[in-house]
Amino acid sequence: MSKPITKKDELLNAALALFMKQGIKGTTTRDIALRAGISEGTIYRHFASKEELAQEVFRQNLELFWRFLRRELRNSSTPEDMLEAFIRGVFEFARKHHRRYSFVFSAHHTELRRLSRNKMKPKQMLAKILRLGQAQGRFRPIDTNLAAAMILGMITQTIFYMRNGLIKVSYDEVVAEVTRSCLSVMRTETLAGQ
Amino acid sequence: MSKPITKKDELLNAALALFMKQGIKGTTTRDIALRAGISEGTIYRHFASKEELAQEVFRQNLELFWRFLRRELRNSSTPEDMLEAFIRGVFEFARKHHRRYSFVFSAHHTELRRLSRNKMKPKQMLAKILRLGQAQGRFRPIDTNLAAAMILGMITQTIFYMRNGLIKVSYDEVVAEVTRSCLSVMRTETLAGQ
Amino acid sequence: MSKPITKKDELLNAALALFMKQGIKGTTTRDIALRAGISEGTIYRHFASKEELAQEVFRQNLELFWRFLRRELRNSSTPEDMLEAFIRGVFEFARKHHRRYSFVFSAHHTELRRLSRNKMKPKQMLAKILRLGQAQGRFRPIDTNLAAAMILGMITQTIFYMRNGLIKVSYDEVVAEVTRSCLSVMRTETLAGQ
Amino acid sequence: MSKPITKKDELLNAALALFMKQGIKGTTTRDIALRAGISEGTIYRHFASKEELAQEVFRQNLELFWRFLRRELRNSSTPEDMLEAFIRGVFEFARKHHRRYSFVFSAHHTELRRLSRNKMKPKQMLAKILRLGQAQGRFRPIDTNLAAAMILGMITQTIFYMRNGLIKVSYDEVVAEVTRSCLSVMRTETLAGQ
DNA sequence: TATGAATGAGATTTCATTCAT
DNA sequence: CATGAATGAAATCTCATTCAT
Repeated sequence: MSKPITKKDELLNAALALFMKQGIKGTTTRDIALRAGISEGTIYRHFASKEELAQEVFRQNLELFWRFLRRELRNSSTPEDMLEAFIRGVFEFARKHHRRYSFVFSAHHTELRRLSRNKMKPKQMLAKILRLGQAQGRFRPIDTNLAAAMILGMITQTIFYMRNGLIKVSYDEVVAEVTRSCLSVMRTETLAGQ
Repeated sequence: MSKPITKKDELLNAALALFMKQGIKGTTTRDIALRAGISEGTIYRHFASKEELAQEVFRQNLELFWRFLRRELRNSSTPEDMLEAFIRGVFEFARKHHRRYSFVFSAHHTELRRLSRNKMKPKQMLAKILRLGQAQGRFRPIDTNLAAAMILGMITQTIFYMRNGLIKVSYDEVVAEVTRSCLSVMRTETLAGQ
Repeated sequence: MSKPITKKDELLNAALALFMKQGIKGTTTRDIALRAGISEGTIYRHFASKEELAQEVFRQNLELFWRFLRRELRNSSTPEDMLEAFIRGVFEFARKHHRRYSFVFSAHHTELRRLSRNKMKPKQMLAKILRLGQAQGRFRPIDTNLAAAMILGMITQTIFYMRNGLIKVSYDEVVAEVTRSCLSVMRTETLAGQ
Repeated sequence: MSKPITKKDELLNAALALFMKQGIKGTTTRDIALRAGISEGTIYRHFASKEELAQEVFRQNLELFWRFLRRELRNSSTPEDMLEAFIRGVFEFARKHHRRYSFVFSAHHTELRRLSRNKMKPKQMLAKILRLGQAQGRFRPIDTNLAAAMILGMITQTIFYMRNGLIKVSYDEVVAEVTRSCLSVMRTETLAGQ
């Protein structure tokens, strides 16, 4: 029932925090051991190398993000609802688990040698939502990968600016605004006046 | 008339290419010297440290990008034209000078100790365009930093996907589509039917 | 009747096999534990250190070799018979207990800090045989240590070449040939024709 | 004309001496650097790894030994002369360049991952001499690899015993004795009385 | 300016040994 | 007796920087 916080968990947490702040290359095993309250040698009882530790940190947090998003989408039925939930989900995850979010989305993992193929599950989830909306005639027939790119770009860049204090507007307003913008991008252009 | 490629230029080019591929920390002075066809010691004739070399690479390319964008915007007058030109400009720069673009926009420069304050000239240019449009009543009154974030996100993420072969649509269509989407985000919502 | 293979035996066997292949320094306690199917900690239940384990492996196998040789020599009476039996004995031991033979004769034990003084029992046995033969006037009066060196060299080098597939002749012929050569080295040169 | 004793030579000499005394695994890069009077890092400017350094030490000394032997054999014409010269050559090399000899013949190189194929040039030289003698009917028709094994064994083991003070006889006598023994092993058995 | 060998501080990794369970 | 996670000292290796030429 309880989580026996093992050394391995300490290790992963410490690594996540440091990789985030300093990048993978910029973080030494000594830093990690120190923060995790373990000895350097212990790292190598759990991972074959610093590289593998980083891979695991990335994999684990991507997985978490993925599960978070799925939960968020559970109660949505229409494509519009789903898109809204998706956007809200990403913002929420970034707010509640900022370190995990950042490591997954930030560029630090470009330092990893090779990422698993399925690395962008969330991106695929988004593409699926868009295709569904198109099939139902609710979204305009734009290339789904292109649309996914734009939507993801809007979300992540906005979060990045927010974190850096560059956006004065409140969190809720930002989410609402991004949602509205994404919908406007996908909306079928049926309106007479246009 | 010609560009007499000096040692220093070789050096900067080699550094740019390698920083891009491997990050700054991930690139050794040995790598750089090898690729530039000079000796390691020579690096220190031109720069006080690897860090300074990286700073210069960044500064130089940002400057280039900045000039490129300004030229692109020269003939635009209305805010819409300017926004269009801005978007086209970024795409063009990314196409013609991919390495430079990537280094400026990629996250590698997060490895740099301290970035110059004026680092985000293009972002400010974008915000200025948006404010102008708002002043003229052509863009809706959204927080300009938020809007700038969304627009930049759309552009950069799309370019990233394109470079990675994830978007099947032609270059021109992509630019057109992103432009349309950005405009739809900024458009004043006056339409009767809504 | 049976050999109840205890953990300690597993340990000694695993150690022997690995020390042979990789040397003592080249074998880690982890390797040993893995191969013995026990945990690393268990090694220290039985031996105070890896060094002591190696000492014991060496001691045990030298003892075995020594007993094997003595049994082989039991029924010999003349010095020639004894020399023949000695040679045959070494070859047989090498054939039946290759790992043990190799560890005893190979150089790996040079890695051991201090070898027991009686380490070269077999060599002394050989010298004794030679002295006996000389006392009886059957072997020529050559320095016995020198002769022992030559004879041992012939035997061990031949075994080494055989193990490495460098000798095409059958096992029996090799033994016969080495025996003949050793005898020719020790033979008194009385023959008329010379 | 002069030998500018470079750091690399210092390095190889120091490594040879230490590998000999302590084995390869038993010698640390720190030891080597200290003895060579250079810094540890410098080792890696010349060799990719300690392993490669050891390979080079081995290769170099084998080469030296090989050249030494060839010079020794230059003036021999009959197979008997050549065999004598070969034996004398090995003893001489061991006397003049003991460290080099030992490293080439001792077992330390069993610690090397993989030896070059041509590792045993001297052995092949010996086999060639034996075949020549057989072709001329001066040596008896024994398998040449077997004979080579026996002869090499006699030589190396004798040298080993000598170095360890186990043989009381003078150097010249030892060489003479080993030579005589080798010849007696190869001699055609024509004598009536046998 | 240019070179490239050398440096040394520090990073990663290894491994025999210990110890709480 | 047995375990195996943890340790920490030491080993290997890296690399930005210096310096004599």
